[in-house]
Amino acid sequence: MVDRTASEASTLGERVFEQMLDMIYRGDLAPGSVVNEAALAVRFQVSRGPIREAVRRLQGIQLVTREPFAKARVVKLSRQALADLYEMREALEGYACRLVTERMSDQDLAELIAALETARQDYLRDGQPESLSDFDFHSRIIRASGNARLISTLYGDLYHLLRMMRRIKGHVPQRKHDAYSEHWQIIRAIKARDADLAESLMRAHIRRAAAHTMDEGQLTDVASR
Amino acid sequence: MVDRTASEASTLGERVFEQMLDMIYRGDLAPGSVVNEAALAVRFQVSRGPIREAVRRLQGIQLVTREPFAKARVVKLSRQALADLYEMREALEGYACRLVTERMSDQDLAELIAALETARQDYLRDGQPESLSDFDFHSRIIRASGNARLISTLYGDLYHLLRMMRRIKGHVPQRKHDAYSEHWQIIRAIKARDADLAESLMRAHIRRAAAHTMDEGQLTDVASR
DNA sequence: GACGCTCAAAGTGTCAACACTTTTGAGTTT
DNA sequence: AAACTCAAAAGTGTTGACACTTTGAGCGTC
Repeated sequence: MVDRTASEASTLGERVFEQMLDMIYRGDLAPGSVVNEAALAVRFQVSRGPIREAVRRLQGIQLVTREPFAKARVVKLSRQALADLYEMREALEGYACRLVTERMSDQDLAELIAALETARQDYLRDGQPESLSDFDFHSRIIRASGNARLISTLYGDLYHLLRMMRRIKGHVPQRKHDAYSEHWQIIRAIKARDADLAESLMRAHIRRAAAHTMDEGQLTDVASR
Repeated sequence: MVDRTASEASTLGERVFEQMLDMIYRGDLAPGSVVNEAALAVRFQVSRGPIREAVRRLQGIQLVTREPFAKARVVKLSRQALADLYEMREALEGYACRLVTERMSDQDLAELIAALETARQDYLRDGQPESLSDFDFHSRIIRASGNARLISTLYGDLYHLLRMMRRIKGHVPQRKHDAYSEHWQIIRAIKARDADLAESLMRAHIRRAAAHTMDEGQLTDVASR
């Protein structure tokens, strides 16, 4: 059921896209599963046109694969493909870190440090790992890079895929405490304006996250879900 | 006029896409120009559906921008956007170079060196800068990286944009001789299995290409074409 | 001349029907 | 039981018409 109330001017195609994206994230459209235009049109009570629009857009962000005349499918990432994704993160987030080291003003850097310190205080008070938000740190670094293309590549494709995989993996024990200290090391390198070190530390950080995730061995069990 | 003869099974939408891509590369659909569905449908003698399919696909590779209910437009890159593109190349091609340094077999590396040497001999014999194909070298490095995501990011988006800009720029005096010697330095670093150096040299190579291109000052004249 | 309003024309989004391709499953043969 | 055939069903691609939104020409007012 597509919400047709126009809280803001939008098309059915875009609404269908949002809802299909949710379905993918939630696993209702699982990796490898068929994307059936006609069935979705019935489900959402729209014609096939907006479904096609949404599917094309999902294809554009790599969440769906499609061949002429064949049923579209939600992408199913192999272990190798996931490894490739993490390498892309190393390349891009590492480089973003370099750009930040070279470009971030002292004032903005002070604000980032203050925000990280606040998160640490929250953690000490609450003992909640969520206070050490992994994604917020990365988000801040990437957005601070100032490279719009880099930002849109990460947020436009790669993070959608990782988010989908996250759901598939289910709960992975977090490494928040380790991640937090790695963040601090990265920040110190940035503060010292050592771009090589900052980049290298960010890459290592992501490499460890990749190893942590892929060593959980759950990817080989994806097919059983 | 869309060629409807089925040399291979394909859809009208895909054929329209190919032809629109050509039009963009040739400047017939110039950056900033309106993409009018109805007019293109008449021109290609198909219904608006395949046009929409093609436009969605062009949007997926960032060559077209679109808002609901508004005319799509061929993207028009600002100077900053082009700079961002080159930075992306630095990040990704630099990283590809690192991967190659770490992974390429001695045999494959020897073949690459031989191919480069052949190009040099051709150049000495012909005096034709085309013998020192800039793109072939990069292509070989990127494909040899073994990271499918990286390859598709470069070939799926970034190079389309650069190709479009190349046409817009018109003829830029080539720096083939300099580029060639830089290629050799990169190869030597790869051969020495010095990933840091290889990456750094590739980045510098691309940075110089960027500076060379953007210093031609032609980008500020784009609007006059 | 500049600005604002009106409204028809132009253009995009959606729909349902038809055209075309692929998949499915029943029936037959080995 | 396995393999093959083939028609029907299912699903995708395309079309033209209608619904909806945006644009711009024409007109009136200041």
